[in-house]
Amino acid sequence: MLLALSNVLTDDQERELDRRGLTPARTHVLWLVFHEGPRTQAELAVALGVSPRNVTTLVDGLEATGFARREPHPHDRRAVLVTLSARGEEAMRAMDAEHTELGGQLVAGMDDADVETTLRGLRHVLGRLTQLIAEHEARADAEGRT
Amino acid sequence: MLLALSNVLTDDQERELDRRGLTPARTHVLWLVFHEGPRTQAELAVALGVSPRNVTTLVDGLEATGFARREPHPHDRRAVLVTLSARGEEAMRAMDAEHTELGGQLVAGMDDADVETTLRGLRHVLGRLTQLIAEHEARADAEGRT
DNA sequence: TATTGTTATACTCTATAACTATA
DNA sequence: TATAGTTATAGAGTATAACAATA
Repeated sequence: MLLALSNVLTDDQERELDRRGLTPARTHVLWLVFHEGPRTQAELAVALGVSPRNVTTLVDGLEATGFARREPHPHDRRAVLVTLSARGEEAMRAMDAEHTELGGQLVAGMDDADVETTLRGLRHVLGRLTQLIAEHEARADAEGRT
Repeated sequence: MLLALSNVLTDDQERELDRRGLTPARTHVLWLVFHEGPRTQAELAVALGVSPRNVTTLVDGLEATGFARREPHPHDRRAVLVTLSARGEEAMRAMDAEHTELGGQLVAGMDDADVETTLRGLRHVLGRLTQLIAEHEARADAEGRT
């Protein structure tokens, strides 16, 4: 239907992440664990929408660069819990702070009423988009079953 | 600064593109040629923000699946012009029509004044974002030169 | 000397399939 | 039998470096 909206990072920002060993996909893992707490790899696979095999590689990378650790699951000896290291926590706190600052800068110069209306409009459009995608997938599902 | 906003395509839509041999990156090439006319690979590399080497592979794929052709450049025997085939034209016209339809569906149910304010807010935010990125890159450039 | 596009090579992100250890 | 994670393999997208043909 559409072109991919590739990426919100500037080249400089990508280079900066690379320099620290933090690729976009690994950053996404870190982000999830930071905001939702330690998770098993199977849970991360579902949350990221990727295969469990893929999570293995991503967590390997995060361990090698010291951003995360694998810890034994307390009740299930098959599973591991992906946990942030001090370095990983620090990186995610910095990223959170940048997001907050960016949000403020983006609406600088708009009056409160306009910010409010814009957000309301955006929520409406996102709601419609979600609905349209759900309808599309239901249709595709029904056709697949026929 | 942020997580990549990976992708606007649903899984179904990606599968549909794959089925026809149209991957996201190849679609982006097609899209550019459709909207801006035949281009050399060097020009496409700049427009896409990728390396010339990468464009070689993408155009190879588009030729193999019959969406585009390489044609000799009229004034420069080193260069080729990437041109859409009839199949490529058709695919891009269909995509354009879907975009137009989607745009209408997204604002369905909003009154005209709200659509207008939302768009104005979005333009403001995009302008600020562009400005902030430019400032960031100018700073990074200045530091790199020091 | 600079530019266009290619061959050679490598890394990230993704997938499926087969396997091991555990539940 | 089902689940968690791994090894094996493959394909798309990206990069740099070296090279040929042409400007």
